[in-house]
Amino acid sequence: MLLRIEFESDIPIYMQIKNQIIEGIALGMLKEGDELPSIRQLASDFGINLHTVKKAYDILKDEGFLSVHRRKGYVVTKNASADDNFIEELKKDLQPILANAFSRGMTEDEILKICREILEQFKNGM
Amino acid sequence: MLLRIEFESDIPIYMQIKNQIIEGIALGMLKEGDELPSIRQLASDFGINLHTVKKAYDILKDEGFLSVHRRKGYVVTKNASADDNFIEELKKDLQPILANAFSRGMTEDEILKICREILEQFKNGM
Amino acid sequence: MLLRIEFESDIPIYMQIKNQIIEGIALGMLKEGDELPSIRQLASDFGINLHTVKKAYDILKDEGFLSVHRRKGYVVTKNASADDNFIEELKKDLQPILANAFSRGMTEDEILKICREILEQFKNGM
Amino acid sequence: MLLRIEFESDIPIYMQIKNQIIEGIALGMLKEGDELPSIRQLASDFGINLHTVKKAYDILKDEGFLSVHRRKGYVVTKNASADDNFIEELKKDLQPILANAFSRGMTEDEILKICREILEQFKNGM
DNA sequence: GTGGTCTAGACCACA
DNA sequence: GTGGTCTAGACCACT
Repeated sequence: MLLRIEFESDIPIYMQIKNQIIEGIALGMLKEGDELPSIRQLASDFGINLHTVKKAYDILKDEGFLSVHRRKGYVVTKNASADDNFIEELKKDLQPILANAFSRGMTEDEILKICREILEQFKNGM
Repeated sequence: MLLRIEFESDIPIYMQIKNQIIEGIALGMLKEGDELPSIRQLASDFGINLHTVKKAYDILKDEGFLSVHRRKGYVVTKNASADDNFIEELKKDLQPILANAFSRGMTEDEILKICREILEQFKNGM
Repeated sequence: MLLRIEFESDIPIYMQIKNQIIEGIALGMLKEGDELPSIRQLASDFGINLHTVKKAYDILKDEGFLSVHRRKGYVVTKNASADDNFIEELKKDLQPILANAFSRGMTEDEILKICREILEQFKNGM
Repeated sequence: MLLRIEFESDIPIYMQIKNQIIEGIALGMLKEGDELPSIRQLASDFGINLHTVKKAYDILKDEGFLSVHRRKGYVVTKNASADDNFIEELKKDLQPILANAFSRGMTEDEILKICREILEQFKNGM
């Protein structure tokens, strides 16, 4: 599981970490029980602040993707579920993105094809 | 075309305006040539600052959704196209969102169904 | 001599008129002594304000490209010369434009080729 | 890298900053990776408002000359390319300027000489 | 009336 | 410390 941080992205670093860990889980590269690098480890690897890593980990813990073991540190747990709340958020997140694509002339099929391609990656990783 | 601003949202106001105008275009509520409310008009309608509105309008202008007519003010112009750059951005935007949904146990079909529902709205508006 | 006004350009209309008349002279489409359409005529043709046209004409008069005849209205006169002042202005105008092209990786030859193409038009028109 | 702002100029301050930074890149005084003074720093140095500086920086970011590093602030990144769009803009920008010079009696050679002189500066800076 | 620019301040998120 | 957002106001250019 390799993280790639883009310091010149407009996405905050903690969010990049969070996103990539979730993607790692989706891709099957991170499985239930896997231990994550320690906060210190990851922070020093990338030359970033401890707080930044901790923030990412804590959010993932709150969402149910990670839990803290006294010894192992942060480990993957798949407690996150797609409840109604999440579905609602999902729609809100997708709406402007899909609207943008559609307004630029992409057809429903073209857009769905891209979604499918992304999801295919995840299915193959399982 | 009605805008709704959520002041408690963590999405910046200018971004909410931007997104809703793009959605308006996607939904067919805003058509090429339509004049938007003037910066000051919209700002005063919502009790927000004119710079906030201008920022939203200017981004849309840069992206090709709006242009500034010297008499009419900002008008809808669909110059935005889905070039390779945009497709790349689109994938980057969708990736973490879809990964999140998938990691929470949603199936490909469930996720695509939601995408399809959103896109259906847009197709009906045309 | 055909004028084309772009209401959605960020160049003021009076400036567009001014520029196109100068280009008309450069291209040989407007020759010394030619009468321009009256202010009223041109304004009504394009549905623009009298002041806008007058402003363009007056600037051209100040710069020596036009003069006013009691009967004929504005006529082309080539009194404008390239004095040191103008050369200085010319350099100041060109500097940022050429810097931009160069910074984007265009070579000297590529840039000069474009300049030459534009100037060629003018020479052919004489 | 020294900036000079002319407060009496009719060129907007943000545009002067933008142009001079591009010229700095063209002249080789600003190289890829160089950090620019912070928005607030530059603003206070010149006694201007931070929004004015930010506007200049943001335009340069949009055009690909700068990017925002989450620690270093704005840094030079030469992502700006001379695509067809830019070439088109370039011609539109040059056309009226060269027409003006030509209409004032300057010859093709005289005009090209000035262009060449400007470009020579840039080549030497590399 | 429209948008364009600029100022002087504020508060926040991020690292 | 950095940039990001937002406010409240001003003056100007253009039409």
